[in-house]
Amino acid sequence: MEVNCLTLKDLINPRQPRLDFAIKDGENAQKENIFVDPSRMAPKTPIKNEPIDLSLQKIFTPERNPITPVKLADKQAEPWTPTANLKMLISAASPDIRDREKKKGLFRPIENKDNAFPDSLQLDVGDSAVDIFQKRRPSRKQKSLGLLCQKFLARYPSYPLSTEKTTISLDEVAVSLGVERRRIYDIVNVLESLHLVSRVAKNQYGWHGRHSLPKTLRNLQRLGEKQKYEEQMAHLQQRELDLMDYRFGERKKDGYPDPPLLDFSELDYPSSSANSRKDKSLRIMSQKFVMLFLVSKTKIVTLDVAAKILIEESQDTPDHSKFKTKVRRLYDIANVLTSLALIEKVHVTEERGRKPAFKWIGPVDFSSGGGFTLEIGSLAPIYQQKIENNSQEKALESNRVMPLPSSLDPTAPFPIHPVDSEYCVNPLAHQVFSVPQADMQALSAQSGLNGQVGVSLAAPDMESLKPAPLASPSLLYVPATSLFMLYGSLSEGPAPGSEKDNRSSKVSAAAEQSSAPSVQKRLSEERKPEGEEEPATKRQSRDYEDGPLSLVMPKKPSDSTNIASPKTLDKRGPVPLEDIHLTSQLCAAKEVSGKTTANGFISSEWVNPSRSTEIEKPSRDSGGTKEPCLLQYLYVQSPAGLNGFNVLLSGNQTPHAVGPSAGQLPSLSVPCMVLPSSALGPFPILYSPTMAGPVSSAPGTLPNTGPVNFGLPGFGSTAHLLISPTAVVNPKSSTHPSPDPQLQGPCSLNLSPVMSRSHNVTHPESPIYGGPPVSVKLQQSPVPVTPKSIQPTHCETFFKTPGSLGDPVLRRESKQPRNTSSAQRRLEISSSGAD
DNA sequence: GGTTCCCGCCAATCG
DNA sequence: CGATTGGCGGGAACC
Repeated sequence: MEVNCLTLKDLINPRQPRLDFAIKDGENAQKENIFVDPSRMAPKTPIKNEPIDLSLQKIFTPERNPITPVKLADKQAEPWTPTANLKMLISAASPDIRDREKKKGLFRPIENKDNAFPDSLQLDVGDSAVDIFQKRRPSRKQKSLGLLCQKFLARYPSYPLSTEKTTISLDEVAVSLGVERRRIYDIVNVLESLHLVSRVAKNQYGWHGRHSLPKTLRNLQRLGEKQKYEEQMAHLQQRELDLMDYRFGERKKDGYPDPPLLDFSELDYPSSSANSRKDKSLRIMSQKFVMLFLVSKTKIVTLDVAAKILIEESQDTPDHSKFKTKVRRLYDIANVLTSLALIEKVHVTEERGRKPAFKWIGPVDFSSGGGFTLEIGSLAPIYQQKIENNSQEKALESNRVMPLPSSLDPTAPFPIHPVDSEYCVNPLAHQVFSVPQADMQALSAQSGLNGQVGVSLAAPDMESLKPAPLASPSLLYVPATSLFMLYGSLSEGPAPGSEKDNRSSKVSAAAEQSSAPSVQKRLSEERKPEGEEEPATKRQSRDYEDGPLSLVMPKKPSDSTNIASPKTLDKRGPVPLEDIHLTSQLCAAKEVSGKTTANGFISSEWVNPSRSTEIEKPSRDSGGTKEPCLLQYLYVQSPAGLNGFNVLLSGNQTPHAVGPSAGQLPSLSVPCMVLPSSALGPFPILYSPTMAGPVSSAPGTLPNTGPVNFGLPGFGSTAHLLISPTAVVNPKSSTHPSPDPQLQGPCSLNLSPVMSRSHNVTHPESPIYGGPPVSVKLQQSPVPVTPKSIQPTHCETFFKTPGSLGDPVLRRESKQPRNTSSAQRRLEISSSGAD
């Protein structure tokens, strides 16, 4: 029967079902839910009964997680039959039944890292209620807020068309998701803080999606800067204050400036002053929490630090209970943010031991206005398979074990922390989430334009683009298949002499961020800054963009991960560590590139050794030579939807040479070319930044500097692309174009910076939930430290997620212990060549 | 034994 | 004044 069929099928192909949902899911959802009788809901917590609605959910929900057969589980659990509704009602009526239902797996973990297999499988097995009961009692995890949030998010499109106005009925959702309304408030409050939803009326929220997320984040970042959260965090971390010990007054003693009070007006505060209740609201806390990430150089915020800051601001008395409560709330918020793929759980190891923390994995460059990255990169939130994560994690673990290169240590000011590279994040798998067809179509339509894609590259900042003398030339050879994004990071922004003080610049900060460690270049969901208004088509395209992208940044031999980077607090030396790392990584990337053909990779041609080294060795640090910068390229494969489209951007190269402005520009400011894949065809394209290149004009976008070329109509898809900033070719670097034709298929790309040992990988949209926490070791000290030691290992690995399309041919990495999820595969690349 | 965080009481607010 | 929101923290699952 249907049920059975679904089960099997689903297991096998979990994803299929989803195509359409995106488009209308919102509506459907509502409709679907309609049957639920609101009246039934008792005022208080009536809802508890939950109908089992997953079934409903499945309808609309597309699963984002390709890999895990999640949905299936639901289905299995609930065979949907025509009588489903009835069933629900019944269950609602009878708690017992309800429970039983739950146990069955109503709540299956969408992505637990734990198992590859969902409970569902098991479900079938045990028939008796008892068995079921025992076997699958709904574990606590299955009822987690994060999971619930994923379900919630799955109901609505990340980037709804402007035309569709989706309203969310709390009651319906609660019923649909089988939870009490109270829980929905938790989710909605956080989403509201990011403006993904807004309350329209009693019991009604409007769904906005992620369209304005970049803008929101930018604002929060700005506020965070005003608040000097960064300083506060640094301070707190440094001192490792124990909560108990912590006295508010102390920080001043330390010279820590008072944080200016927030300008509440910018936040959602209803009224500026202390609204007792409002001030403590989850919404405000959520915004502040996000701000902390946005201003953090490391992009990692420990819960205790966040809690302390929040307590201080709220002016609560710093007692321990408050702290505990705050932390509890932060977990709630974090779970939602995790589901949104904005943060992920990690652990930081400090002297005191391991501390829970979260790392920002959301977009970081929105500040620059870099539109294009944003757009291109917008990724949908993805849910990941935990499995992979686990494996990765394990891998990490193993890595840890390994001795770190001594070299690293030097960097760290504090020997205390052995630096390891730990920061690995889940490798993500990113999921591909299905793109609504509509979106796809739209996308294709765009591409069809011949290239004129509306990618907006330009950021306002573009001026900076000035074609600086790019430093070293590099040449890249890229296979044609997918989308490429190349951008140069700024090699560092700091122009000579520029010092970044904390404040010195937001800009710099921004720049740094962008370049930041994580590589973050996740092209994430950002969209253009301003133009939210775009026609639907564009939006769709964006959604499209959500597709996974992958970025790989190999680390350079030595440094690595930096993620944890040291908080070098702002002031530090001229060279931002992160940038450096990045570059170095990039370098490595190229090596990789050859192998990686499949997904994307970044490569920078040359790296300055010196710089990289610097990182590792502080001593050198300033020495930075001016070596030119490295170019950094990001190669992104096009997500499935993008199929035909390739984007090539070249990083900017300007390193120091460039004026300050350059620094400001984050990666975006680079000349770029966007080509439809078709364009790439058989012909190799050679692009050199310096040269005007085949520029065609990108409409509107870039200033002259960045040539953007959309579409070259004629080319066959197969061609390879050769890019060189300056025109030099580097044999080594040149990645072999191993263009696997097959590769094309893969839709999902992840950006994953990989650190060598540590395997740092970040995925943009991460998996949301479930990924195992990564551990990072942070140094508290402000000193720039380089945490990770990355070995100069030559192998780089990155994960790929098989997109919905096929998965490319990748090599699996042998190293990893188990990584394996079929879903993801990791490639290992040996960097040997590069070196 | 620490971490994570579900659950739901109950108060502040809203309509 | 009942319903809606949502702060709060006990305590249990989880690791």
